[in-house]
Amino acid sequence: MNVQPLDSEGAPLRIGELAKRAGVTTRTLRYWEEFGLVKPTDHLCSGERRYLPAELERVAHIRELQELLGLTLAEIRIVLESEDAVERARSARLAGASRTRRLALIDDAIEAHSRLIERMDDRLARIAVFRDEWLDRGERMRVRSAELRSEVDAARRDRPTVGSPRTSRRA
Amino acid sequence: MNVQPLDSEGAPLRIGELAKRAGVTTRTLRYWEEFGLVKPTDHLCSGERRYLPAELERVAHIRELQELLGLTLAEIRIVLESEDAVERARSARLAGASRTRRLALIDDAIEAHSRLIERMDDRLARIAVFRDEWLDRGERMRVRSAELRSEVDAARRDRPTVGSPRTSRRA
DNA sequence: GCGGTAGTTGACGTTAACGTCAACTGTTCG
DNA sequence: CGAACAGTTGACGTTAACGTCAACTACCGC
Repeated sequence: MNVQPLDSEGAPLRIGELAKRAGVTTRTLRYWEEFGLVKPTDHLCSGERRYLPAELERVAHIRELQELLGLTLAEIRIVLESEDAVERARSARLAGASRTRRLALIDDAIEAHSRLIERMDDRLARIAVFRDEWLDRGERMRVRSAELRSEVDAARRDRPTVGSPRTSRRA
Repeated sequence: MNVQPLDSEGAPLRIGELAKRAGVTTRTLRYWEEFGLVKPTDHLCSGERRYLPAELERVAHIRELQELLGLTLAEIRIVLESEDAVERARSARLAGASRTRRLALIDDAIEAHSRLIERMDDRLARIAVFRDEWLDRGERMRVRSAELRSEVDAARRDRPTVGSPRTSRRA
């Protein structure tokens, strides 16, 4: 969530760094990797994971899909896969895949993409409705509060409060 | 979610009815009750739960808080409690509570209420941002798709496709 | 060369929010 | 009157998404 840019150079990140900057734990990153959501650019000979700084966005992205849209990791994987389709189409071109094949890849991505947009729109609409209902609940409460407050004030004027130090008690 | 009005009279509902109409399971209702989120108007002598039809809205309400805002049941309880404060203030009046006390109840409710609104607004804003980013991702994909498609078509015109029956092969 | 820090895998623990099942009770209907 | 059906409590099972811990390795500064 709290993605700090700090140094946006291409220096590969260790898992701890990535985790800290992305605001997740290392455990989460490994879990997500196991799940196929993120992938270190290389497992060093020592077995150590290294990540491109670009992964930072991806991680934040995943969290948004999770928290904002309430997607499960499995659903997120699908989204990401279709998202990657564009990238795959690009590398497919380099690999010499037919235009028709690349087109299919991209169209799939577009398909999945618009389903996601629909989901967002649905959420937006429903939250908005919900919010509006609540706004006028709040309005009614505020009105009632004001009424009561004026009643209280009136009563206070009739029989002045005892708690005030200015109200001399020794008459 | 799919709250059917059907008969909105005051006939008390059995748990199965309420569950079906609110689109939840009976288990969920009992669980929520255990949690203090819903409460049957009376446990019949037989131990059977009866609900006012009004509970239907409450149940739907809870689901919205859960799914749309991602609140936990514990958080929802807090929200509901403060929401009930208005109702409690009303009955407090009947019970002869002081206006000051009732005012405090309502103001608490207003407080909690505006925190909830903030949360909704935050969500709305973040989803909206997210959505917009994705809209132009989609735009770029669509452009790329169109490019590819025209390339494919061009190629098809150069070397007509074999699959079409109309394309006479005997030249 | 050694303590401290950061990384690895593997295994088991945890929490929320229910699902499921068993054993029992009460109502209704042919 | 008996089977079907809806309800009850209580207990245990389940799933997702991690947390936590152990045992081990690798580098780094002194």
